[in-house]
Amino acid sequence: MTGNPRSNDEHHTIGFYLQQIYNVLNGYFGELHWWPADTPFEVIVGAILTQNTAWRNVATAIEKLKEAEILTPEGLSRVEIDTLAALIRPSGYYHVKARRLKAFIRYLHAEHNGSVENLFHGDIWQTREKLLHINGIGEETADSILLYAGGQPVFVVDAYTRRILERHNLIKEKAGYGEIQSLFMTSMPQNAALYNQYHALLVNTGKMFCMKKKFCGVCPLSELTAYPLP
DNA sequence: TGCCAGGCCGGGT
DNA sequence: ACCCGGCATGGC
Repeated sequence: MTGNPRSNDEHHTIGFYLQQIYNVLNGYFGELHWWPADTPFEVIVGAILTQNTAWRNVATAIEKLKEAEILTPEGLSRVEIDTLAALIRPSGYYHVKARRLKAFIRYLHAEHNGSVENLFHGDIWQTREKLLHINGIGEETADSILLYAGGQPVFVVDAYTRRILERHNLIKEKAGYGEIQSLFMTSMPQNAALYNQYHALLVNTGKMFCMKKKFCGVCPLSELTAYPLP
């Protein structure tokens, strides 16, 4: 069910449920301090490397880049693409991801003088559009960059977000990215710290309790499953 | 041992 | 405007 999970005597908005989910998860997990990275640039690299990939593998790949001392815009600019691919091999899809990293680096140097900070100077949504034009950066990656590297109030929607909302009957199966993002951004304060924590909470919940085949009974959200059905 | 992980692209309908 | 195959490693 989309928009309004109503019943005759309850008139909660979707925002009410999103807020309630946040409260429960925040109480359960506490402050998560995302994104796990030392610098904004590292966030961006991680965002590209983690596409459809377990974070553990990404962490290994990032370690390799650090050991090679090329985890900087200059370093990734300098390195041969085949060398780069070999280094990030543990993160999977390493040929495409090496290309994607290079594409971002080219953009960064061409448009922002190689400075990550310059990336976030202009209008957020204009920056988002530009990021989306880079090959290998889609909506989730762009938003992760804006939120976690740039501290911009943009909500990140990922597979876990979709799955959790779907299982709680808050969205329909085919809801689009922007549709889901709007639910959060129109019904909750547009606050970067809040979006940061909320997305982190959803990912943690997904990893632990909401796998594809596992509907876990001990999920902290279980107490909320009695949503009014359409 | 298959199935899955913090997607995205390009080609086809 | 969707739909799908391809891309790949490592953990359970």
